[in-house]
Amino acid sequence: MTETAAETAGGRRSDRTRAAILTAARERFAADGYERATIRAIAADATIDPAMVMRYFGNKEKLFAAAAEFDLRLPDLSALPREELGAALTSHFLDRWEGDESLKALLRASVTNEVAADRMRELFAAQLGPMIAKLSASTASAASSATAGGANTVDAASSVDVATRAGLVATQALGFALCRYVLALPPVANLSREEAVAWLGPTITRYLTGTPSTGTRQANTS
Amino acid sequence: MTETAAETAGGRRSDRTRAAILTAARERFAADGYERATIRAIAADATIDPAMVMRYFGNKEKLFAAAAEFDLRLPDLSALPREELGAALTSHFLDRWEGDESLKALLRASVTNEVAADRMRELFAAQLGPMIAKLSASTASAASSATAGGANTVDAASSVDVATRAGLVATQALGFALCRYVLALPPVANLSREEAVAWLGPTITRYLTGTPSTGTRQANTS
DNA sequence: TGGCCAAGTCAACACCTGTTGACCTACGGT
DNA sequence: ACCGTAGGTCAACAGGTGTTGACTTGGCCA
Repeated sequence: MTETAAETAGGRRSDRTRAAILTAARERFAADGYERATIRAIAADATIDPAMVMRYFGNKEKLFAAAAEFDLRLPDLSALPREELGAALTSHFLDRWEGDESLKALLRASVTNEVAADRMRELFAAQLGPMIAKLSASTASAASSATAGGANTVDAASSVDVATRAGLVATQALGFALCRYVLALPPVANLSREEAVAWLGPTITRYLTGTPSTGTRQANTS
Repeated sequence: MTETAAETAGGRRSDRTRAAILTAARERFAADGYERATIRAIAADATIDPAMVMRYFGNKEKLFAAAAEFDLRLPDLSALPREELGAALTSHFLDRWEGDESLKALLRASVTNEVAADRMRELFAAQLGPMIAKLSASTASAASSATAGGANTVDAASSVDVATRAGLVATQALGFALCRYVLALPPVANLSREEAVAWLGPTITRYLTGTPSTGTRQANTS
């Protein structure tokens, strides 16, 4: 705590144990959730003393905060045609889920830990939201009409709140991750990557750019 | 033995405390998850002694099993037109989520507790699966009016595994519940009931009866 | 060489957990 | 009256938790 060193020298002893703690913490938090992942178990995984965890991270909550730091690394999708947005984003989500245990740790913990839930909320508000805003901004240039109160025009897509779209995407993305990686619901866990993208893609596309169905009118969603 | 009959008014003394324990347990499990919901806290809520919980339910796991017993009470949707299936099922899910805390308890616990996860898996396999099976059986006979354009193959729907459909519905249903009731993601929590049904309805409908995005243009070169 | 300080060890604290067993109390049947 | 028993209370156990503080090691610089 005394030195938040700026030197990125690879060999420092403390940096290696610090990294070992973080790796072990991510695995434990991802596998067990916040309360069942004990500092003692994490320390044992990293083959260090539990007191070291306190020395480096202060307390359990700060350890989790450090272990669950996460960036969705959302790509720029504004060049893609509309109907491929969902598939591309779904594919990206699958990459992020399978490439980094932090997200699984964050999901498991956010169900019972308020700090983790806060971070989850912020993740979608601060990262997914802006991406969607940029997306609809680039597609709105085609219509280029004033954003006045007329709700049921051709521009109906942009009349939906960006945050709402982000929230809807979150419901499908987190729900899929929950069923596939946490609950391991067999039919969802057994889905191939291509099947998953094929099923979720249109859903995500609609949440990103579409409109809700207005009553019984909905005829075709393709 | 004789206790099954006379429990409407007043009832046996033990039945009342038993019910009080179950109610308190459901609330605590729903609010805190499995590990943070302590027997002592549940007993305090029910204003009884912690030892009573053990007397009536044996141990914490059995208490949870009793508190999280749940029936989705899925309605018979086979009379509805295809495109309204999703909205009807979504509406029913909202009712169940908001009318009984058991589901919230089950969701929160299933993320960290294996017994709860098992029950969650069984819930969708044993209750939602059969309902979809009945659904696709009835529509296969009735929906032979091939005038509705746009579909490529009439039998394409039934070629998808029923369990897969149930799993997909689970991803959206649980994801929505997670975001709305557990994480309280603002844009999702603030959705009105009608908005929620309008957004989720088409998604659920497609998972119930539709096909993955093979019908539309496939830009996937894998 | 000698000292210094980061890095690591060890044992303990205070608290909370599920769970247990011994004890008390009300009360209906005989 | 008696007493058996269902229902309830109480204090404690054994183990696990996050966290702390005093202590020891190891390697670098003057």
